[in-house]
Amino acid sequence: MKNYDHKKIEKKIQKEWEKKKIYSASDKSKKPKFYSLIEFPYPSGDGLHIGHPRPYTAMDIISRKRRMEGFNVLFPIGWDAFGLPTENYAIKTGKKPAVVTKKNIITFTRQIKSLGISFDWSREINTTDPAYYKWTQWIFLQFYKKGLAYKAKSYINWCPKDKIGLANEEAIGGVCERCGSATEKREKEQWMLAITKYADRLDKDLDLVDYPERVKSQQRNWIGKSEGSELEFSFCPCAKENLPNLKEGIKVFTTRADTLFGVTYVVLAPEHELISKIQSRITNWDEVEKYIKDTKKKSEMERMAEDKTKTGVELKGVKAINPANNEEVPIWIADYVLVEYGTGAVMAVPMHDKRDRDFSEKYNLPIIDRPLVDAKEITQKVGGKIVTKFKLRDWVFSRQRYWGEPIPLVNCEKCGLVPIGEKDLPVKLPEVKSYTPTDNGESPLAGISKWVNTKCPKCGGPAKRETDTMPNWAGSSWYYLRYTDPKNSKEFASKKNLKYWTPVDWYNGGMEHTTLHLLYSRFWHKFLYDLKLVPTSEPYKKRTSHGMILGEGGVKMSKSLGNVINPDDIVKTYGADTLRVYEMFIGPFEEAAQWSTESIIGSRRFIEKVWRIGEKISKKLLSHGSHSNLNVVNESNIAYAEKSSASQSPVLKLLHKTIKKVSEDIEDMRFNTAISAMMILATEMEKINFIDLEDYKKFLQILNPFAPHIAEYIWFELGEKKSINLSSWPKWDESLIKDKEVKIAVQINGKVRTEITIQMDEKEEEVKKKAFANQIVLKYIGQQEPKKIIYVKNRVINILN
RNA sequence: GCCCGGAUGGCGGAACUGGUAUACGCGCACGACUUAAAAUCGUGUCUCGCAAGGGAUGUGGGUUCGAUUCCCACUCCGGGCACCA
Repeated sequence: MKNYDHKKIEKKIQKEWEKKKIYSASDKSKKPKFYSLIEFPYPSGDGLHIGHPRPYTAMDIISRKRRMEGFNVLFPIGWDAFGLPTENYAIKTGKKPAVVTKKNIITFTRQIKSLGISFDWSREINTTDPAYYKWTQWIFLQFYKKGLAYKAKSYINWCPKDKIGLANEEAIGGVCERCGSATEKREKEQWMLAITKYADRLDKDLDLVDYPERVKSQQRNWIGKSEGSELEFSFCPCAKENLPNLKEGIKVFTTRADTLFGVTYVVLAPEHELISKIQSRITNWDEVEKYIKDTKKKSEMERMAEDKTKTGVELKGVKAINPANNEEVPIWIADYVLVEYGTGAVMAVPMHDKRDRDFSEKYNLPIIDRPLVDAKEITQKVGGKIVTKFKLRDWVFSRQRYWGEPIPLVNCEKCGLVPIGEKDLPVKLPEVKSYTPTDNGESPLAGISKWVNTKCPKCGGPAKRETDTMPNWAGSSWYYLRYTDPKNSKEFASKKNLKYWTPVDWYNGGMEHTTLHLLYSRFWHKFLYDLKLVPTSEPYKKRTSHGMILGEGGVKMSKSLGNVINPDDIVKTYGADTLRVYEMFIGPFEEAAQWSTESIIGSRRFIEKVWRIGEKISKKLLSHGSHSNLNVVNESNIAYAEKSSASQSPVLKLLHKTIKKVSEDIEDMRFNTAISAMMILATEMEKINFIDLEDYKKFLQILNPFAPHIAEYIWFELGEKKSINLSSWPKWDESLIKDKEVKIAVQINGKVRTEITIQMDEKEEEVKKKAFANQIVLKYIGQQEPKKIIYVKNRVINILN
């Protein structure tokens, strides 16, 4: 073995893996299966971010360990390639998004491969590949057929300057991502997915899965389940005059029906549909109409900014009747009541609700303190009902964009909306000249009349295609299913493969996807489950989350700050193994970590230390054999090395402790402490003169998931013929780990004064005797009889006097 | 405002179900090897004190023989949601 040259070694080992295809998952195997998953990347033009290797390496460590533990492991990779940055790049440069994507994928592939992640590349998928998005479209049509995909007028973010509809994620904080001007809400017809139909199950079934508490609570918050009462406040006779058709009253939703006697007024959202029905009875209509108009005109930013002062207008000439006591209360409209939530109307109880109190104080409305009653009883008594409401809204599923999956339906003059037949899928994205959305906010696809004008699949008459595309969350909502059978052209995946591989056993991803991708894909999965197309009700058995990698000083890495680290440079200078070890050692996996180029050297030194020990051992093997070429160290040499270690190795105990610690720490994703333990072991191994070959090999085996190139390379150098990844994960011997003696602290009145050595599990009396024989103890206690002695087995003895 | 995290040396961070705080790594200092340098190895490195000893885990209380760990109040930092009735 020559000097450690990471470039040569890593290249060589990666070639070897590729040649032998050792990371290919088998669809039929007698081994138990293990499906580990990372969130597939968006292949951006910037190339791989230094943050990517963190979750990839983590799941790679788990996948490699599982293989060595005898599992048939599926650890796939693909590309979530539809998306805005590519489209914006196309708008700017005129380059075809498909071409740009292809180029980016080539870069990403090279970069990820250079890290030595054990992905099964034979199952690579790409959401922008028509063979893939055929099935995204197909699933969408299943939603449509079940009535869960529907068209509705919906408020979208509208940029008045760019004249374009924006997705929520493009209008964060009520500001247009492109030009920075304030956005408005505008009504537009959109495709919607009825995720709210699954709200209750998405909430409840969180009990069935192994997710971190913070993920569960964030999803629960987002779904926003709340139980309460729906009560009806009827209109007074004065409001109904000349309105014989006005039968219904004002329905309100409340979680505090017990406060019904404290109601002093009722508030409708300004957009509430009842308002127009009673328009003729409202005596101050001009004022009311102005308020409604002003509300609509207000930008999102303005509405968000004024969360302090509430505004509203009373509907004069009409009153509502409190069903509990038949008293008349005024009706107001105010924009602090949201039309989308609950019933769009609330009963105001200023005594018990801070918002109602603020409003009452501003407009001099009475605040009354009526007795509280039982919520259920009063609900029944007034003819209301107990209901459950959710904050979750249906998913706005269309985008007026080019680079997405076309929505596969047509508008027929005769038949209305007609889905494209299964055999005509996929509806492919046509080529366009310009990727800029049109002036009226339509997708660039609307400009290609050749493509838009088509025939109705039902009647053959003239029809127009839908020109909206799907959001980038569509392809990622089911990709983990495709991995089980990525080349299937008849189904999105075969039942057999789905049954064998799903659910995903362990899925790691970012916290930023908790209420988006993670929730969306759970929804899709449940829908497919209801259609009996997938065998489990939840897609992911276990979910974990990694922390971000920040720049030095704890700031986000960004081009503008100039603190972006390119993984290519690190791999080139230090090697993939060092980068992997460094990113795992940097801090607790689930927390954010600060990049420090200065500190990488520690991980590199550790890798070099491992190399030096390997060098020493191979020299020893050589000196007992006649071969000069290390690659042909033969069996007899190894046998000699083993024999000469007949007496117990001085690191045997530490080795077994380390095997245990690393085995357990990997399961808890405590990679930093696992590496720390291996560092201690390596330091000890280097110190001793003779290292047992088998001990060293075990060390290489537990190091392998972290630093697979060097582990594999030395493994072969030591005469092994099969990949270390195909070897069995070492077991630790509990009896070897147990210490015979242990040092315990001696405290006098709770303060540590000295320590004594005792036999492991020694009797309490003996320990006390030893303690009182100690000079320092005598000094403090003298001849006195201590008041109390507390002994914690094998840990501490505390003497009180 | 609400919800979820977090705060430990010069720095990143360890510490099992309450039991010797500061493992491991970076940095720094000194030493060995070397003609020299690099690399490597060794020693030291929370703080005050010559020492005995004292003080330190964001702040202030509490529980306990004993608290980084549990409880209460507060400050600051990060993330999510935000007039959700």
